[in-house]
Amino acid sequence: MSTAEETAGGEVQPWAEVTPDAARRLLLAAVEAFAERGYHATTTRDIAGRAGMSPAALYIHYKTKEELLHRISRIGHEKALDILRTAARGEGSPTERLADAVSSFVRWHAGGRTTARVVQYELDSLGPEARAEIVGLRKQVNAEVRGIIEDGVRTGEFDVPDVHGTTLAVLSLCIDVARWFNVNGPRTPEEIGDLYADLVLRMVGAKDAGSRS
Amino acid sequence: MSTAEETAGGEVQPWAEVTPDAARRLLLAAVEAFAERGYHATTTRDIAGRAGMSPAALYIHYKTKEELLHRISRIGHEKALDILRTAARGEGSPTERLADAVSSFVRWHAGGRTTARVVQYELDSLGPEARAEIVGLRKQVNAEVRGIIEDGVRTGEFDVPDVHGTTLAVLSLCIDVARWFNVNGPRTPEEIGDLYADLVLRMVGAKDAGSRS
DNA sequence: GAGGTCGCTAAGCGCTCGCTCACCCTTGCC
DNA sequence: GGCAAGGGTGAGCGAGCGCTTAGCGACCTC
Repeated sequence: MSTAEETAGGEVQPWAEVTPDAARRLLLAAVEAFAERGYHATTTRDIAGRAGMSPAALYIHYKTKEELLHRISRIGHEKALDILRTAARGEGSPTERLADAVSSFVRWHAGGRTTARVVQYELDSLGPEARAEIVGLRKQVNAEVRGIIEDGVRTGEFDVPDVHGTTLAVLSLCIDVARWFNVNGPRTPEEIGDLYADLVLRMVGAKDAGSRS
Repeated sequence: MSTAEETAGGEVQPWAEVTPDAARRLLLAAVEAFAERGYHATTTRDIAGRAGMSPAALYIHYKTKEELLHRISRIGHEKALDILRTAARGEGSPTERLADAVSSFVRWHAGGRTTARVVQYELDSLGPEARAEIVGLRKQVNAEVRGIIEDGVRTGEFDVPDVHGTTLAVLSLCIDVARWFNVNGPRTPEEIGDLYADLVLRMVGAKDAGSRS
């Protein structure tokens, strides 16, 4: 279940759960295409071509093009939520848990940029019922981060006048990494994760911000 | 030139420079449609319909659908750059200028969310030469923010180990407001602007962060 | 080796897309 | 009034879209 494979590049591949091999190849091709061009600019012929199949093969494994996006979005959000939960429910202080959560969340958005892009920016391309499901997952993501911040405020480690707004800002900062991160750029996902963990600790007024490098 | 009109809602309307009246109406309709559905999911029939014209009228004023996006993107980026420049070249301390820059930049992204969404998220829908032009404008935006941060580091007001990375994070934080801001939500653009200015001052280690409410 | 099933393909249907073209109505100038 | 110019329309072209269907070959079962 939680045994996700990792490549040398560090990109997590949680697609092992997509079971017929052809269905997984199609889904991977769709992730690439959606991330490059966007959902609406991607054709079913393009997806099938990338997977080395004819256009009709897509409809054996998926009912519509939108079902592909829905599957990608749900699996991606579940993975993101899993990452945050692991960090949020760890054993350290709120400061340590927030730094963990931010750095791992950012690593996922940077390292798995293609997946994260689709997951975070194609929500509006889903139909109403599929979008409602994904919005529910996002609320859980939000609640995990807010929980850590509230813990830190309770213990006195953090100084946060606006918990709700700060939660929003922290998540927004992490998510937007998927928009600008460049694999061929000067920074690794790990470096961005460390930098962002430090910046977020500063945002919440953590007392040892900056001393964790 | 710089006499942009403002509505009661606070949304800046810098489209006065688009001269034939019909051309401006079409451009405004396109901004709305692109922001709602995305560039690729918007049809020329939809744009013309919103402007109260027949589909063919669009091609009297614009050569292609892409030219519409290009015009919107250029005007929007120039406005954003103008806002940042005004704040960056003000008279106060780096702390005051950074707070000004962030709060006004965020107000623009929140208040003019429809425009900002198109400007910030449809870059990849442009062709190569148009995209190159816009990327140049973005570099200037980046340079303005980096300039303020470098000033603060020089005067000792800021404590920033990684100026380049922090600049990226600050801009990213502001830009992503256009993705999640909801006009019917609980916060006004002004409130978000103030909150974000405080958060950014904390990120750069400004000495009076939080004392500016 | 006959028959059923499954994964896949070639061909193409119905539709909508971006865009064009022949033509019209209003306006201003002589 | 004649008439050129320019903003606008209705109809429609060629192309490409998402998706369907008839059929084919490889494989399992008996």
